[in-house]
Amino acid sequence: MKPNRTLASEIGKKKPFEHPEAEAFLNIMRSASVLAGPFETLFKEYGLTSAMYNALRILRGSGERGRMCHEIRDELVSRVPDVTRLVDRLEKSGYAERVRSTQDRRVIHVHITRKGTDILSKLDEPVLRLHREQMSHMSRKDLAELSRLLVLARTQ
Amino acid sequence: MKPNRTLASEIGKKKPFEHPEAEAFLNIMRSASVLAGPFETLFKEYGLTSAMYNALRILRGSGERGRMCHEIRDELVSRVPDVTRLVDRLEKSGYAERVRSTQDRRVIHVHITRKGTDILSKLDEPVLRLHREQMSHMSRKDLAELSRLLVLARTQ
DNA sequence: CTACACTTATTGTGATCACAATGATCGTTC
DNA sequence: GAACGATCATTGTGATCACAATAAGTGTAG
Repeated sequence: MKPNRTLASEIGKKKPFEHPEAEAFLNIMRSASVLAGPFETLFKEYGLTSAMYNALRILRGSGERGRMCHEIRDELVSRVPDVTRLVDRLEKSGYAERVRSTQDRRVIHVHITRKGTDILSKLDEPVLRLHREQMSHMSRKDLAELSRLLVLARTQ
Repeated sequence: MKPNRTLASEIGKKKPFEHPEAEAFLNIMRSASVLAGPFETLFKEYGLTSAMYNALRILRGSGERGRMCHEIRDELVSRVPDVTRLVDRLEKSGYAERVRSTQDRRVIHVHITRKGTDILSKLDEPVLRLHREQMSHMSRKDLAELSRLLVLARTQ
């Protein structure tokens, strides 16, 4: 995966794309893969996966009460079908805790621990730096337009 | 993961994004996840994963001579570190074959079989239909602009 | 021709994913 | 209040991923 000028040259495609829908789709996948890589490397240095990091971000934004498992599933940026074991890993690492609800004994409230907020704090600066590095060549206007089109693309 | 109006409301974010770079990044990840799902479901009906499908597309575009393993790795839209076992699965399913090169006995030429081109042919129409369904509400101009910005975003 | 660096692919391994099946609890209906 | 369907979470399992270690072959320098 060498970064190149166009998707066509990048992945060695001979002919130009016939279908703009397919081209946009593949560009989304390609950019996601290319841009996610450095973050995975960064998280790994801290013993985290992207999914764990994202879950912790959700938990940090949920205060004392925490979040139910299915809320975490719904709010995760990338689909994760197995939230139970994602929370298992967070708990095992000491970054989160489960608390059985007293109102409804089916639900589990997951909340972040001190250790969890600590590691997130350590990551805040390098994460923001990496975001800015990756997008440093894009204007504010381009970034806003890109976000607008991406929201449009996934919204029926 | 309910499709919603904005990323903020979708993932339950309270405050607006502070950093347009981070917002664009998360929108890319979110759209990739949302849009890839239906394709994975489609491929699964045919016993394929997305990676297998993409590899087959590469092989179909490579003619008789096929592709070396590391070429497949470089050309795959999403990063796959373990091409060997991806090819294993294709070979086991009868969609591809390995041929040891006679010039350089280190390299393996992987080429698609008749069975492989057959299953790709069967998928061509539903894949194109799904692409069009997903993007039917986007104008040609928006699609072109989206692709342009995505290429820009991942290119340093 | 031998040693060495380099390239290419494979293998071993533990972690993670994906999905179906199960268990536990709640709310509602009769 | 017993039965049923719905909702949450967990568990079981095989497939896949990710990464490091290894094997096999090539090219080159001495």
